[in-house]
This record gives sequence, C-alpha cells and structure tokens, in this order.
Amino acid sequence: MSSHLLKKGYEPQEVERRWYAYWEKESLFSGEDVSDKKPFSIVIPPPNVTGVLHMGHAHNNTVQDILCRYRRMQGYNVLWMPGTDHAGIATQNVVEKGLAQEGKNRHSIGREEFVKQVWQWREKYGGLIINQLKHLGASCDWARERFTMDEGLSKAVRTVFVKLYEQGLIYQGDYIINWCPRCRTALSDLEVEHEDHNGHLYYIRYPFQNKKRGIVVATTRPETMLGDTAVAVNPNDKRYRGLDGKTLMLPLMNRGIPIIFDEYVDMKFGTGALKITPAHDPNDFEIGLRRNLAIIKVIGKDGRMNEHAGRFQGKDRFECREEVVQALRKEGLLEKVEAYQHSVGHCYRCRTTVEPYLSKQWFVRVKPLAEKAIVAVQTGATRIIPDTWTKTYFEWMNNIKDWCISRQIWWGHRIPAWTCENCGEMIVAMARPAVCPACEGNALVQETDVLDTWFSSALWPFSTMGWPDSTQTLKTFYPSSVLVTGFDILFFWVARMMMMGLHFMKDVPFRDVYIHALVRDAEGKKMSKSKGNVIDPLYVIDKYGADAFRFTLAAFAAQGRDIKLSEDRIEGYRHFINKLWNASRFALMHLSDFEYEESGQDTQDFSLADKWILSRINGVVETVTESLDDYRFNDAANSLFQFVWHELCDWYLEMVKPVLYGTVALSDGAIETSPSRYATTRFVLWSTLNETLRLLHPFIPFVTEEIWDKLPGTEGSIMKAEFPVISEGRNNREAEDAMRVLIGVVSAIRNIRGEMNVPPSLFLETTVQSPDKGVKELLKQHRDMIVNLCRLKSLQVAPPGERPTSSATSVFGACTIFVSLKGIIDFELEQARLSKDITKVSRELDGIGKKLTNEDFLRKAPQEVVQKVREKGKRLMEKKNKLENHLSTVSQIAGNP
RNA sequence: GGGCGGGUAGCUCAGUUGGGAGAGCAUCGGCCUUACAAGCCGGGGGUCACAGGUUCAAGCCCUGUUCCGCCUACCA
Repeated sequence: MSSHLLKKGYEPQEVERRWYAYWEKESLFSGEDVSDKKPFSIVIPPPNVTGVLHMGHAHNNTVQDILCRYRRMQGYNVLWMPGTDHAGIATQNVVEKGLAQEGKNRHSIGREEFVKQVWQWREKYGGLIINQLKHLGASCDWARERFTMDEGLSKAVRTVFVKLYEQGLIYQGDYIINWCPRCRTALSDLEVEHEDHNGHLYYIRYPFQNKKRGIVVATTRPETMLGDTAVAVNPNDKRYRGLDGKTLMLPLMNRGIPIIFDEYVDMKFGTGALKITPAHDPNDFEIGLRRNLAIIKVIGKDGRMNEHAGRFQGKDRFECREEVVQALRKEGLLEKVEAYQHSVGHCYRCRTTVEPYLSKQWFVRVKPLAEKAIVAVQTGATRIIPDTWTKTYFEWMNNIKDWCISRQIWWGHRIPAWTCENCGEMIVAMARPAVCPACEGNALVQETDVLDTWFSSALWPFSTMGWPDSTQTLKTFYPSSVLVTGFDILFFWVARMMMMGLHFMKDVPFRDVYIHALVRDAEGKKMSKSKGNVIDPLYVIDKYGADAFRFTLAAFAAQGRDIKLSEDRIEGYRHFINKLWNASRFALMHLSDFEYEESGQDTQDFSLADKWILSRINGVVETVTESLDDYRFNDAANSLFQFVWHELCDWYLEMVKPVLYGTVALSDGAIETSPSRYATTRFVLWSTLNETLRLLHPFIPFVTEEIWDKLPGTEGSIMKAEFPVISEGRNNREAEDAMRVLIGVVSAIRNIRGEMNVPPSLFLETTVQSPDKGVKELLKQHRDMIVNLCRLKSLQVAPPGERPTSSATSVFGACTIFVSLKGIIDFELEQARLSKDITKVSRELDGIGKKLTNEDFLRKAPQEVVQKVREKGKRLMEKKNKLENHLSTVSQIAGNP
C-alpha cells in the first residue's frame, strides 16, 4: 500500500531515466509497417551530426513528441522517423580543426584517409544529439534511425541525381556562384547571409587612351577593377553620348578596355558609369556574355589576388583593396570616396565574406520542379500552418533560381559523374562504368565535388523510408502527416522536399507543414554562443525536469510569435508539475485501496461537485483536442493548466476533502460520511485524475507515467492508454450554473474576510438573504461546503429581511451576504469597501445606460443582445441599490456608534 | 526596394464569426488551514501605439501615420 504513496516533492531526474528506459525496452515507440490502424507519421528534421541540443531542437522536438504521443493514444499507428544529417561543410570543418591541432590538414592526409577520419569522428560523437533528444522524452522509433550518408540514403541520392540529369534537370556549367574562400567551396544562394555593412563608394577615373579626362566609375570593390574588361553606360545617358566603342585605359593595369552601352546601367546611380568585371560579379558576368567581353579572374580560390592581378598578386583581397585605393590616389585617379552602406554576403557556416566567383559547377534546374510544388500548396494537397507562411512560400517559389548543388569539399555524397580522359565524354551513372561508352577507353575520372547536404535532405521523407525500393514503410507512411519545423529552413528544406517529393513520389511529402517560431532569450534576442545568452536545454532538464521544460515550451508556443524564454518561466511551470504531483499525492492517499466499481458510475449518486468537475473536464477534453488538431499548443497547455490548478485543485479537491476525511456534518449534527457518498466521491476523484493524466501525458510524459503507475486500476504504460474523448452526457449546464453561484458566494465571503483583515483563525457567522427559492435551496444543500471553504461558524439562509447588525456586506447575483463581524468590525473600512464597490458598479451602469437610451441600439442591434444588456442593467441596478442601502446604514452606525 | 509579423496590466503574452478587457509572472495585504510555503486566501493595476473611417456597437473590420522585429533582393 505504501508503494501507492508519492514522495512529498517531485524529483524528476530519477523518474525520467527510469521511464524512458522502460518505454524503450517495451518498444512503445515503434511504428508498424503493417497495421489495421490509421497511420500517422512524422519525419524528424535531422539535426546536424555535429550538433548539440539547443533550444530550437528542444522546441521543435517537443512539439513533434506531443503530436506523436497524442496520436498514439488516439489509436493511430505512429511512426516518428529519427536521424541525423551529415552536414557536409560543418562536419568537415570540425574534423579539419582537429587535424589542425595535430599540425595536419586534409590535403596532407589525402581524401580517402580524411573521409575515413570523418566517419570515425561520426562514430564517436555523432550519437550525442540523439541521446540528448532522449532526455527530452522524444518518442522516436529509434530502431529506424537514419543518417544521410547511410548506404540506402546514398543510393537514393545517386538515383535522384542520375534521373534528374537524364531528364535535363541537372546540368554543369560555368557561372558566377558564391564562393567561400575559407571553406574553399561554392555555396548556394541560400547559404549566403547578407548583412548591412558600412563601406565606401570609391569614384575612380578611367582616362582615355590619350590620357585625357576619361570616365569616372563608382564601385564598392576597387580591387576588382584589376579584372575589368569594359565600362558600361546607359545608351540614353546624354553625358556619354558618342562614346560607344571608345577605349579607356584601365588604371594600374594599363590595359585598354572598351566603353559599351547597355540598358542595364542605372543613370541615376553614381556617375552613371559602371565598371564591368565579368569574372567577379553576377551582373557583370551577364553583361559580359551579352557583349562577348573578355573574362579575367583576378582573385583565386583562397581569396588572394592571382597572377592576373599584376603587382598585387599574392595579396589578400581586402589588403589589395587598400593598396589599390592608395595607388589610385597616388596617381590622382581617385576622385572621391563616399561613406556607403550596402549589404555584404557571408558564408553561413564560417561568416567569411563570400566572393562572387566564376567557376564550373553543377546546378538543378528548379523552375519545372517548383511549379508543381506551388500547385500542391495552392490546391491544399499540403497545408502550411500558420497560413501567413504560404505567401512567403509562393513568393520564393515564384522567383526561384537554379540551385548550385556542387561543393568543393570531401565530406558528402560524391557526384556520380565521370569524365573520360581520352575523349572527354561525360558519363553520369549509378556506378562507375567499366569503360567509356563513347570511346571504350577506361581512363575514367570521377567528379571530385560532392553534393550540397540539402540535396540529400530534400529526399529525407522518402529516402528514410527505403526509397528507391518500393517498401512497405513507404506504402504505409508516405506522405507523412505533418512536418514540424522552423521558418528559418522553409526554403532550404521544406520547399526542396516538396519539389523532390512531388517529382519522385508523385505525391507531396507531407499533408501539413507546421511552422513554429524561434526560441529567443528573455529580451527577444536570438540565442547565440557569441552573445552568451544561450540557455542549455540539458541544464534546464537537469535542473527543472523535462516535463516542466516541455510544458513551458508548449505553453509559450503561440502561433506566429517567437518564444522569449527565461529560466523564471520554466521555474513557474515546474511549480505546475509539482502542483499536479501533490494533488495526485492527495488523491492517492484516499485511493490506495480503490477498486473500480460499476456502482460508482451511477450518476444518481453524483454530488454537485462531482457533476461539475465531470462537466468541466469534458470541456477541457474538447479544448485540448481541438487545439492540438489545430496546432495551437499554447491553448491546449493553458486550458490544462487552468483546469488542473484552478478547477481541480482549488475547488474540487477542497470540496471533497470533508467527504474523504469523513467529517461531513449531517442534519442531526453527527459527523460522518455516508458510505455511498464516500464511494462515489472516490470514484469521481479517481476517474478525474485518471483522465487528467491522460490529457496531460503528451505534454508531460514522465510525471504522468509515474503517477499513472501508482494509480490503482490502471494497467500498463499510460502511453498505451486511450486519449480522452468527449462524452456529451457529462456536459451539465445546471451543475455549472449552480457551481457559479456557490463559487460566487464563497468568493464574496472570502473577499470580505480578506478586505476586512479577518484572521483565518476566526470562524464567523454569516447570513445570506435571497428572494430566489432555487438559490436558497442550493445554498442550504451546500451549507457545509460553504461553511468549510469560508471558515464559518454558521450560515443562515433566509429571505430578504432585516440587516444583521455589525456585518460587512456583499452582493452577488440574487444573494446579499452578511458576514457578522461583532466586535471586530471597522465601520470606516466597511464604508470604504462598499463605496469602492458602488463606484465600480456605477461605472458599469453608466455604459449600459448609454446603450439603453440609444434609439439606434434598441432598433438595430439583435434583440438577444438588447435583452442581455437590459438584464445586466437590471441586475446591476439592484446591486447598486442594495449596496447603497448598506452604505447608508453603516454610515449611520459609524456616525453614532 | 519588396514582403511579413508585432505595438493590450510593471514584465511576457492570450484574446478564431465585432456585442462582458483576460492569464502567468511581478507587486501589495493576510495566512505554516491535516496534498502542496515549489503553497493557500484576498487586493491593486490597462484612453488595447497614434489619427481618421465603417457600424447601433471596434482590441478585433478599412485607411493613413509612427515605432520595433524578421525575411527577401544582382541598386555598381
């Protein structure tokens, strides 16, 4: 029996470890490939294998876990597919750093050895974040854990690459791409983060060949002038009329470059003359192509000036900028320098300033894929929630540009393309061909580039389920039910999964996309290591427990708004967990020998409190269900919080205490609880706690499991229990109305006690007068309850009549309440209290009076609204009259004590 | 430049057909009342950013202004 009792304070650490191990051991997280149940599936946004759990992960995975546990309890066949992402650049960076410490680099050990070492690193540290997810309580189907570099997923990547190539949707070509000189790789447009930078606009004079005047150009990047091959002006620009085809002398390089006319040039900007560097600027490159301009690269892969940069060769690009400016100034060709703010691209992995760089790369032709992905959202095949993101999605999809997918790193999926060294034939295939299909030679060299990590991530919803094989998992679980992710990877990942899913699976990858907000610090700033404002989820879990943490995240997860998190808030919700724990502790004290009895369900026996709490919990079931179905996690969490704390604990438990302790006063004065009342109360207490735990489980799995385990009459894990369903029969308007009256009267009495500074140790005599027969009957029937909750000596219920002397007064509905304060009443205090009340009522009455004297309101507003206002006015008027009567009585006494 | 979101109590925020301004925290007062001081009871606190408009009625709908945040963009 003592095993049923709970310790005085909830201690999460041990409980969490124990139950997680149990769930895993019992395989409660497994999805079934073959099942009669309806499927529900989620693929996890794979965290970087280099990652450690941060707030974003915690929030994201809490939401997913709530959904999975909820659906599982509703009887769905749930698959939550977990795994990690090989994170090409990030992982390579980590391992390279390790090498650097040993005085080595990847080139010194070679590609094969390097990749081997990355794998070793992954074996050793790659499981870290997975373990951390377990601390959070994530109910992923761990047996299915995938990694983007697994053999199966790699096969999927090769298959997709080959097919897209064959379909003409992948091509190789020379274009300007974003180059990170530190990572020494190309980046996609998305991987570049733009930041406003306070730079300069340099005005440089390019003289004519005869050394005269010339043209002044404006640039933010003077170092690129070394690679200029033209100067462009707008053909409509009068200032430059007649100069088409003339030649300018490029300063510092002493190279002749032509003046060309091109509509692209903005006459209003700078001098209206634009220097053209086709090798280092995407627009210049386009113009260069149009005009057949020479292309001269002056910056190398390492960000240093190359052999075409003349005397600046070997200089870092920024160092070179300074020196070019100096040199121009010396030659008198620097006209002026203006402060100029412009945005500069940075590598999203290492923050290095990105260099627009001409090189041969592989691209996906995205337009045709995007079209289908747009339609899928337009038709509702996939819903984006909240809807505001739909517009952003369309915006990007409609303006999408080809996707650079090749990366010049070693860790990743190597592009399955081979070039024949004999005849130059390019072969794209699943595996290395035996011989060149063109010349039958065997000098085939594989492409050294690897693919963008997001390329493999784009396949995640089906590659994890076994594609390209036609698996039972795919049949059962594709498309997934919902994708839960942050808006920061809407384009990176969501959009690309949509495209790939539609193209290769002929169906969307997910029915719903739930986009959640970011977790920020208490001031609303993005958490970052450099700012030092990160809160470590593992620290939080250790200190407050995973449940408190999860509930906090859920309670703050309002759609479309960022979560500002601070430890205080988590601590607040730890109090909630503790409250639940203690309420359960109380219940279990009285339920230790409880046995489920059919007789207990006889509604005839239910007390008002019983009917009320059952009606209330039914309302909560409805709210929680609707909220979760709509991804309104905060609404669900808040309604549970409100119910548990302020309805179950504050009222129901307090009301049934006398029954459970056997101290109910009977009409003849005896103190005892009838056996049937006791049994019924225990039944309702038991079933309410039982149901509350089930409602709470998706949010706070550990503590609910622990209490569930101790609760008599439950079997097995709460994970397998049924999620509560609404039963209309429990809705009880009458009980809720009656309780509203009782709660009102009790609150009014407590209010007087509080305001009049009556110590709790004093038990008072109280009279409630009411003309309403039903109300009087109700109060009489629940006299004991009121006496108990208000710490009264006695409670008289009477028709309106004489005012008891030395009383403080309050009016609630049809009830006038007199709390006898013989000997302790402070008449001045009472006058002040009544006056305050009167003022409040008067103010409300003013507003109502205005409405009721407004002809238009009476004529145009719906009759039920008018009626409601009339009734309210009547009630308030009565209340005001009564209060004023009391005030005048009290004033008389105060005046003549 | 384009787009999106937000400005409601001291703080953080709810407020889903326009008809009673709410919660949590903080604060103040009173309580160790037999589940819980990680608690109980009670109180105070808001021209719902500003200005117009629609309406009998606006925190909610429309227009404009302003401040803050974010996303996006090839304006040298």
